[in-house]
Amino acid sequence: MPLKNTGTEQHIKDTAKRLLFAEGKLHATTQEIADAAGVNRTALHYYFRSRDQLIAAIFQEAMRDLSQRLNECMTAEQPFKAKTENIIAVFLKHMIAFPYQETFLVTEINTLGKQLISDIQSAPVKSYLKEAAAEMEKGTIEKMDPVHFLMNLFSLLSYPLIMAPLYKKLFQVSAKDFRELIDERGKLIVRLLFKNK
Amino acid sequence: MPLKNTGTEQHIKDTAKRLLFAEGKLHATTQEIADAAGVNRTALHYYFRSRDQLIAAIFQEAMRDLSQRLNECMTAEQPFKAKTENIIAVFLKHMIAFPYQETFLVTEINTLGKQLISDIQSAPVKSYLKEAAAEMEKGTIEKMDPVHFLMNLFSLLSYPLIMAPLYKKLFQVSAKDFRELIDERGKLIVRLLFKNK
DNA sequence: TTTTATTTTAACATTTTTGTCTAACAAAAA
DNA sequence: TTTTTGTTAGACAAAAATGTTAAAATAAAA
Repeated sequence: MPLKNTGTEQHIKDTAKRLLFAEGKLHATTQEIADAAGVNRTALHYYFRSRDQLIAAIFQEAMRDLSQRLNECMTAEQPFKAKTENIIAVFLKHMIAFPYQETFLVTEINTLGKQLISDIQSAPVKSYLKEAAAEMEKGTIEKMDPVHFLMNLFSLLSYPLIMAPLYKKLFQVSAKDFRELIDERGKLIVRLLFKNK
Repeated sequence: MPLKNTGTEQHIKDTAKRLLFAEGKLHATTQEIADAAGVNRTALHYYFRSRDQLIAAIFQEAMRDLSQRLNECMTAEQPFKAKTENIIAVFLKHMIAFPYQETFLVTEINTLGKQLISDIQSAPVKSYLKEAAAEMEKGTIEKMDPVHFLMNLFSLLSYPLIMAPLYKKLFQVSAKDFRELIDERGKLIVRLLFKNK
């Protein structure tokens, strides 16, 4: 299927991502996506044949994207702490823009099946985990299964952004104040994960 | 609308919760819910009039439930650390059973609007936050905005469970090993949040 | 047992969402 | 300019999901 590619195909995907990942509209219809993208709904079918295939395409792009971001951060030639600070900065920025991306991935992973997860490379993660283990030997971070360290890192980064609408109510914090809290978290997470002595 | 109440109404809600909160099937149809509950789809309409009202009922129950769990834990007459350990135990247990409950709440909060959040009481949370602030003065926990402390707590508890399907792939961990990791987290989180000297 | 109220079911109707087909349109190639 | 190729739009069709009605089944009350 040859395409002239005026950018419409990518534009549709980007719009869908905005709706799904940024606005959290996890059951967006093809009509809503088309409207948001400013195209006729038929265009979706022209480029993707079906809604499912559009979703699958977005899923794969998001996976590739995530995997790539991980790889770049984790294989950088940097000391461990600086590397981790970079991971925090990069992922925090991305999570602020697209807080629901990981939620989407998880909820679709069951239905879309595991065949689409081939894109994910675990080698860079493994090497990062090894570095973390070495740091634990050195004593700069608490001893634990390195997988815990990484889960802690991502949890502290992601969860508050996903839960923002709920937390604003629960803690009675304004949108502005909440945003300030989020901005503080980068440094806070580093302090928490590394022995600050 | 008088009801004989053979338990069917609650049974439907419980089944829907299992599907939505435990299995993460966030777009379950009325048919799927009815099938899972072993009742005719019409029963859903008899008890709840419409799908939206069923969802709203579940939403409210989940909110009430969450609020109540928070209240009980946070207003208990206990020293701060013990209280926090109890929160971890209680919420970890609940999250293992219903990892997607909070995700559901957040994604529905936008569509269902803010009118349904009246159930939530912020007083107990506020008093817990005050206790946390006092502990920071005493030096048993790191100094920070107490809201951060609470967000850290919930993040470390919830996120790994939500992301389980993704993390198993990313870290190449079997379901059994992952379950073991989760079981370790309770103690780990306490060590991380409290100055362990 | 008959009556009554409540619950469950099957059949049907409506709405929403998705998918298809064909024609119009635009741009580049012949 | 005609032809070819690629893209967009409108009308229509099909499928999926939701909602309604009326009748059957069940259990309690008279």
